[in-house]
Amino acid sequence: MDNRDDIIDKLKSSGVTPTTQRVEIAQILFARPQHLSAEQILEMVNESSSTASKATVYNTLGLFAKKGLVKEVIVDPSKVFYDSNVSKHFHFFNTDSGLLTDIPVDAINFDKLPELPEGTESSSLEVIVRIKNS
Amino acid sequence: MDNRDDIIDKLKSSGVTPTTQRVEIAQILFARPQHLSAEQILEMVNESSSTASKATVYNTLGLFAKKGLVKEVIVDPSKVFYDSNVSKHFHFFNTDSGLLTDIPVDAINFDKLPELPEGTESSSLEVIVRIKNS
DNA sequence: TGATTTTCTAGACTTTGTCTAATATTATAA
DNA sequence: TTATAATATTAGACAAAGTCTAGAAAATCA
Repeated sequence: MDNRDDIIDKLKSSGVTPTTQRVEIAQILFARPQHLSAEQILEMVNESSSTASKATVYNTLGLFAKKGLVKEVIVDPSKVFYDSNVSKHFHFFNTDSGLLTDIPVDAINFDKLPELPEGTESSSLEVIVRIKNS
Repeated sequence: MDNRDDIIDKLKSSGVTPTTQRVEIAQILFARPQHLSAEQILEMVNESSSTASKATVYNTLGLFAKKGLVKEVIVDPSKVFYDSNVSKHFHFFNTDSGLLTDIPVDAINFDKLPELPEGTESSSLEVIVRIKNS
């Protein structure tokens, strides 16, 4: 998934018009499974050939999240991470290093889950194992 | 846990000097199990008899968290919640209403958990079920 | 093409949270 | 007690993430 045309197709098939800025941001994100903050992406875009404004980066990440192209990961009170791996998995968050890493879906198994409150439906089930260096 | 002397004892036995501001903040938090943001607490303190500055509220909440008197809950990218229930439990987070509610510990059961990365130890295991109104 | 809609932009603004340096309070020890 | 040292509190400046606005640029389409 580092081919420009593949990325354009991916955006199109999610109903996202592949503008210069969006394709650039997508190329950064989808180069590999990773966790990046908006500010990191802004910086990376502006080191590349094309550039994008802060507003565009934030808008684009919000749009990608809404379209299911990336997942927002909220573990650090100071910033949200955008995860280019949208398949089901969980996270370790190292509070010493600030590093976020994946836990594969099959490393955790639930044999009991709660009933949802009346009138609600689930949108995601997150497990965060906070770790620190020992 | 709404008796002033009980709260003073609770602070003392956690190694926290019970100053006027800390006792006031503790009284607000420990009145019942609840999830409050720093700004909410700041507001509530300043409606009470004693007052506290923003810096003191933030410092105090940080201190309480470090001493295990409250738990920080990071689910909303815009603010951290302070949970006065420190016994083990999990959370529903309604993204429509912003409401955070408890999932009792026995409503979830794991029959498999991941190994921790080399050189780390676990500091907490969080489960967040994000829900929306259906 | 011209008209309409969508996207992008700089920069002002908001909000949560942190920092600083001075003051006030508390604790300690003679 | 009183002097001293250590802790806590404060107002307000500051920082950083993220939002908003209004105009410019691109894309879409009749």
